[in-house]
Amino acid sequence: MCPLRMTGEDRKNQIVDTAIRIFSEKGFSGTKTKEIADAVGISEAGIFKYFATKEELYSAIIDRKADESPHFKFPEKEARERNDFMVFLKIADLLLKRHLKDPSFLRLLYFAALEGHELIQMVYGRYYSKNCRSIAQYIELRVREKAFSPVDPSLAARAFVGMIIHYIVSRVIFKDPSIQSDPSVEPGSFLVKLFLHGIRNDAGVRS
Amino acid sequence: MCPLRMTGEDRKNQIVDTAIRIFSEKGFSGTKTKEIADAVGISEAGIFKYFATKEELYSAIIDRKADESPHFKFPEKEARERNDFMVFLKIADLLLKRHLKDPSFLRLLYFAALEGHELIQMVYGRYYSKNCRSIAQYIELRVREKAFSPVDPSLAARAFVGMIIHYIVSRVIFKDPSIQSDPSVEPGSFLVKLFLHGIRNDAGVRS
DNA sequence: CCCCGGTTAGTAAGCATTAACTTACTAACT
DNA sequence: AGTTAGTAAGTTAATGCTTACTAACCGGGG
Repeated sequence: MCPLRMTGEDRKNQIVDTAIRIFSEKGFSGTKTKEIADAVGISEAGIFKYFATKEELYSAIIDRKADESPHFKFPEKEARERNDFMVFLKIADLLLKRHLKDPSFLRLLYFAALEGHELIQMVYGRYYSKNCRSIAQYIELRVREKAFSPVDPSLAARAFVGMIIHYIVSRVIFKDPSIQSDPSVEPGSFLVKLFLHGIRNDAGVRS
Repeated sequence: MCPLRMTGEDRKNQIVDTAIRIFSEKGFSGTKTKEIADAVGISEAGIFKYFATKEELYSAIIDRKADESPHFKFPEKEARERNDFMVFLKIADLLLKRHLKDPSFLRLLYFAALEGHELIQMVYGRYYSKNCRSIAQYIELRVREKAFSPVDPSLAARAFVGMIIHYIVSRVIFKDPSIQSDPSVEPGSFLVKLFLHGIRNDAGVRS
C-alpha cells in the first residue's frame, strides 16, 4: 500500500507505463510533466531523476511501445496451406483485436506522425512497413501462382491494411457513432471477403 | 507593400488563413498565439482583438474549413448510368487529388480527433459521414439490383473510403518512404478495381 | 476643402500563470 | 558510511491574455 521506496528500475518502468497512457491521450505538447508525476504519485522532480528531459521520456515510451507491441506474426501455417481467407482473416482479427482493445499504440503513432517526431520513422518502418511487406510477399506469391490477379503487391497489401486500420481509427479515434458495435456483423471476415472477392456480384462469387 | 491598415474583415480572414496553416501543422496545444501573430505580421494583441481566446480562433478555423471544404458531390451522372467503375473512380480521384495536394484539412481533422476537440463531431458528421452515407446509398441500390453482393452498405462504403484515406494518410501524414510516387500506377483506379473485383483471380475478372 | 469628433486598426508593455527543469536537501536501504 | 529514492522550493522562460494607449481612416459641418 505504502512502499516508502521503490527500486530505480521499478519506478522507471512505472513512469514509462504512466507516460504511455498520458502521452497517448494528449500527445507530446498536450502532456505536462507535472501531470505524469501526479499520476505516478511522485513529485515532478522525481521524473527528472530518471529522464533528463521530457523529450527523453517521450523517446523512452516510443522505444518501449516499439519493443513490446509487435507480436505480429504472419500466419505461416495458413499461408502454407494457401488458405487465403484464413491468412487474411487472421491478420485482420489480430489488428482489430489488438487496437480496439487498447488504442494507445495507434494514438501514439498518429500523434507522433502529426507532431513530426523523428522516432516515428523507426517505429513505422519496424512495425507497420514490415507487416505490410510480409503481406505483400504473400500476395506476390499468390499472383505468381495465378491465384490472384496481377496486382501491385505492395499497394494491394496497403489497401487491405487500410480497410482494417481505417475501420479501427474511425471507431477508436474518431469515435464514429454511426458504426454500431453490432457484433452480428464481424468486420474482420466481412472486410476479408470484400478484399478477396470484391463487391461486384460476379459469377460464382459467394462465400 | 506596406498597407498601414487593413479592414477588420480582411484582417480577420488573414488571421484565420494563417491559423489554419499553423494549427494544421502543429495541432492546438503545439501552436502558440505569438507564432500566429508573427506569421500574420501583427502583434499578439492583434489576434485577441478579433478572437477573445485561442479556443475561439480554433473554432473559427474549424468552422471555416467545414464550410469551404466539402465541395464533395456524388457523381450522379455516372450513378444514373450505373457505371460503377466511374462512380467509384470519381470519388477516389476527388479524395486523392484534394488531400494529396493540400493535407491541411486531413491534418486538422486528425489532430482535432486526437486532441479531443468537440467541434470535430460536427465536421466529421457533416463531411465524412455524409459522404459515406451517399456512397452507402448507391451500394444499397446496386445490391438491390443484384449487381453487388449482399453486403452491409455502410460497412462497404467505409471500407472503400478506408482504402483511399489510408493511402493518403500513409503518404501525407506518415510520409511513408516506401510508397513511391510512381505515377505509372494510378492508385485511384487500382483501388477501385480492387474494391469492385477483389484480388482473387475469379473466372472472368479482368478490367 | 479642411477641421473635428468618433470609430476602428493596431501596438507596447505588462500581468498572472504555468511548464520545464535545478538545486540543495532528507531519509531510506545496503 | 555511502549510495540512492525522493522532495520542497525555487528559477527561467514561455504563454495566454489585458490594459492603456496611438494613429489611421471616415463622415459631416463649416
